[in-house]
Amino acid sequence: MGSEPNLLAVIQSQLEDLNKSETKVATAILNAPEDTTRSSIATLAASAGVSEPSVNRFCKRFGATGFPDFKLRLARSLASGVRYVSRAVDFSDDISTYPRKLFDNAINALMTAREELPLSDIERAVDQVAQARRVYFFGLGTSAAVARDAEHKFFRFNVPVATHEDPLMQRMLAASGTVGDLFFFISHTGRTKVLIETADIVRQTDATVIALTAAGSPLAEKAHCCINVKVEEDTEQYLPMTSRLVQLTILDVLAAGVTLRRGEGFTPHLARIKDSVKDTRYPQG
Amino acid sequence: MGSEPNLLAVIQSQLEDLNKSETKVATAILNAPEDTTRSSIATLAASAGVSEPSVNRFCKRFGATGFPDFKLRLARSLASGVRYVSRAVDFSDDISTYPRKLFDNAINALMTAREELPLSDIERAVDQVAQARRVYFFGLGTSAAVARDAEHKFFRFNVPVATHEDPLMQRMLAASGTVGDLFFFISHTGRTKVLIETADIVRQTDATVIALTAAGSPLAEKAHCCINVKVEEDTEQYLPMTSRLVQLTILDVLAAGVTLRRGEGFTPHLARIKDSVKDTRYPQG
DNA sequence: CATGATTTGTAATATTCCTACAAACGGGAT
DNA sequence: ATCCCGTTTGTAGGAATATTACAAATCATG
Repeated sequence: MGSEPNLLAVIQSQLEDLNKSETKVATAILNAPEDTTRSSIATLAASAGVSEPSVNRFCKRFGATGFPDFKLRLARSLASGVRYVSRAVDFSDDISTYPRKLFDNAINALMTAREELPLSDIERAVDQVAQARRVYFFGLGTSAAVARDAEHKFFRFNVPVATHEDPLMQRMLAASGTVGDLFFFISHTGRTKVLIETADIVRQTDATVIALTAAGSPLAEKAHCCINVKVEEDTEQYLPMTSRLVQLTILDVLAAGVTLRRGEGFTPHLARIKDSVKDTRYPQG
Repeated sequence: MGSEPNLLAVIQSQLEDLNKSETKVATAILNAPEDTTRSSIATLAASAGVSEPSVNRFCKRFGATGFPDFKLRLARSLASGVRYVSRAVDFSDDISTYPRKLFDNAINALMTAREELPLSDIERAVDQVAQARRVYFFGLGTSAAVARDAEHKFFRFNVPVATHEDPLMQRMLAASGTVGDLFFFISHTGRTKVLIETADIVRQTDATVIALTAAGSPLAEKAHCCINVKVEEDTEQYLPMTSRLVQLTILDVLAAGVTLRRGEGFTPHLARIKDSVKDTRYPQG
């Protein structure tokens, strides 16, 4: 279920390469995309000042089987939340534009990830976590916060969980790994040297390595099981934002998976943990 | 831009009140919503085992002007992220369903938040952070990880930033606040007693309190400026997942806002920070 | 079991869309 | 300039699709 790129964006980008009547159709659509989804081919042809077959040819040029199919795709693109192409925030943005852009990006990333979830890898990871005797979450920089979040989630499963931001601690613990120990590496790039070295150290033991990172990265190579996060993000220029959201959500998925694996009899245990913090809060008014 | 209710959800909810052939049509659609958007009225009628006018009547019953319009609405609903009605993961779920559900929830939360962004509060918060002499991010539990993430983001702006998970440290620092100090509280519920007490302590000083929390909560009351996160989430039963994603994204927005406030001349500074970690990574292959 | 209201299907009509073909256009060679 | 050929565009007829009007069937109710 490959998530198609935004149709409006595609039209926009190919605007140069279109011939006269196709350009007319394109601008008519870009000017009133919502209306287009509601109008007939005749209406659109009229408002663009071309003939019906021209509109039809235009639709086929963009991968649709015909006009109705095109309208459908257009409706999907419009509904999928993210409006036009421009995604990066720049200095011409103001309060009315940049918050939306950032949310658009976040939503986009999650939607893309949703369409390409590596289910079998996830399932294997759930197995591993559910069976582990001990779990370490290792990340550095931004990913350290993600690791911390994972710790908060997974300690509930009656498995000793630990997070360490200190690379030296990470290395020493890595070296101490044995059968049943699970080392869970989190990294956006999958290229952080010290983390990869640590993964290497684990591999010399009988412990297991799981990586939540970019596909094909050096870190991914080291893992027994790698959950690929493929997020197109210009990390060189900006901070990794959306990939972190995807990572967190995948960790949610893993936690849910383990809960399901534990079975219904496990819920009282989870409830007890919840209850334990109840008194720290003012009751809901 | 009023987001219409999800069409599939509406159909699902009215399933009881439908007559025989309408029920047939409804189930046919619910079983294969994607296919429905691609099929003709004749195809759908056949697969539902009813006549074409029955399908047409069904469409009109749900507010569409006819079958094509109905398909369009359906396509929009499908694209707009959330699939079915039931959102909570339960023990009947398996690998093919629960990951998607969780992603749906996450996307949904971000889309909802996007539509109700408290822009003026965000702007005020950006002002405060940009001008602060010192910024503390305080959160507990899951929100501690969010606070940690915020720290990673905001230290780049040449403002001393600190996070503390220890409530005692938080209290002592709160008491030491003076003009120019900014205490940024992050909490899902806004009802955590110790955090609220700490906010109280800050209010007795000349420092500023910003809260990223639920609207109308006790913590929100204490803040000079509160950014409301309104996420419908059953925190009693499940862990807060989606609210955390919204919080993180809002922090991204704030960081972007401060960057814009700093102006273009500030980018070299940000670039230097980026460059500093370059050597810790293997180059992109 | 008769009656009226509701539901459903049939068939004709109306709308929308697509295809084949022909006309117009535009660039390059003579 | 003008002829030719490839491309683009439009016209008109036909195919597919959807809608409407009406009649048959079903169902509940007295």
